Amino acid sequence: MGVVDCNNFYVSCERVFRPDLRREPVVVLSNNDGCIIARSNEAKAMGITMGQPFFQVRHLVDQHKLHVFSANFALYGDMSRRVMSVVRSELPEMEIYSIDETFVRVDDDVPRLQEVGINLSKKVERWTGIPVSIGFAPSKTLAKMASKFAKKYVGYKGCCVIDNDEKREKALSLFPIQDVWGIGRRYGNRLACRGVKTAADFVRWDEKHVRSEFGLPGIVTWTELKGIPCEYLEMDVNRKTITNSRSFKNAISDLEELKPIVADFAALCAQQLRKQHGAATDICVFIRTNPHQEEQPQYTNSANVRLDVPTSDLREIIGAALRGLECIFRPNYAYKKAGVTVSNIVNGCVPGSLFDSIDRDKQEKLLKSLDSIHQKMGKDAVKVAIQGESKRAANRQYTSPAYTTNLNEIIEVKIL
DNA sequence: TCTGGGGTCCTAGGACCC
DNA sequence: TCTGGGGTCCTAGGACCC
Repeated sequence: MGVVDCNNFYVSCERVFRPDLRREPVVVLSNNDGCIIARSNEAKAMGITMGQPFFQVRHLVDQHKLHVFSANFALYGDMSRRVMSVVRSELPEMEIYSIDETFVRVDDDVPRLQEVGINLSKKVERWTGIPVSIGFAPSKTLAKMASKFAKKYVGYKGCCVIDNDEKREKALSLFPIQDVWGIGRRYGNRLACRGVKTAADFVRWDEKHVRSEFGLPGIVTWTELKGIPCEYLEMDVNRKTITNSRSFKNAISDLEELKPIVADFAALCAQQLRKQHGAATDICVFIRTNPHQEEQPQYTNSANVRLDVPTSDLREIIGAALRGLECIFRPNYAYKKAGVTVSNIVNGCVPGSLFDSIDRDKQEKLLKSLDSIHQKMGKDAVKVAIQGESKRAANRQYTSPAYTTNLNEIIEVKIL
């Protein structure tokens, strides 16, 4: 088992087109430039933490030449596809885990595994400009651990292999328990209270003890750390829920203003559903005020609308979301965030209903033509009327160009 | 002034059934 | 006084991940 993990991914994507920033402190911000979602090593060294509100570090921009980018997900998604395709060219058995990370299956008996990893790491960087760390080990949890060693120590040249008990035990004893994949802040604190400092300390517990304290998730992590892979960690490419939500730059109190926004979220959910050939029965809409403004009146609520027949029709999903919105909307609150989740997704063949009043064949033809229009002309080419002009400008003060996905913003090279 | 977004799974408890 | 037993399904909340 192996894992290929992009280093400081969003920052690395920005640096590909800004090589002048290679040794500079750089951060990438979330939606509305709210908080920090990626940091270069130099920014980490300055004490900037993951998820930290940007306003707390804004002074560093002038004082310490901190470079800032608004999130540019079109760029990161495209760079991710490039990285994954280079990995696939060498190790085709992949399980993509996130935008910046993929597991790879390799045979245990491949000779010179570290060389394989080092060469792959070089190839990815040469072809895409993105530095990666690679780990090989008997289980996913140990492979993740190995990749962190590869990231931390340059001597590994981008790939660390844990392939025998001696190496495994040494790695466990050097690895802080709270950094183990599967151990979050809560579990980490609870373990710390019980004197567990390293992964090695945890592995010494007996199974019953682990089970009673941390349940099945604890057993899985504990077993994987011993070098025994758990099938439990397999994942499905098809999403079981799809969410689209956003915080607003300025709060909204007017129902009529919320409607087109919620309709847009619902339409996006429908598009993503159709991409994975799925259909959902449950459409959940939520709205909430700003929980950070404690002096303001607070309200948060959600409504789940269940349809009789699973659908991927944006008209039905928008309709359901708007009905839900009408139910939970209360006047005189300043709403800061809203979203739509579709769930109870079935993929492939959709079961019908005896009392269905909709001609599903005809509907499917219409939706197929909509799909192809969206594919050719972009996702805003055709809309349901209620979506209207819901484009609310987000706060994105530090956006980089869409270097790789928009011809008008392609990088220009001057040859002197 | 300014605090992201999108996922997964497990568990306990309630509703309901025979 | 004594108040079944066993099973399934669903949901909300809590943990984790990136």
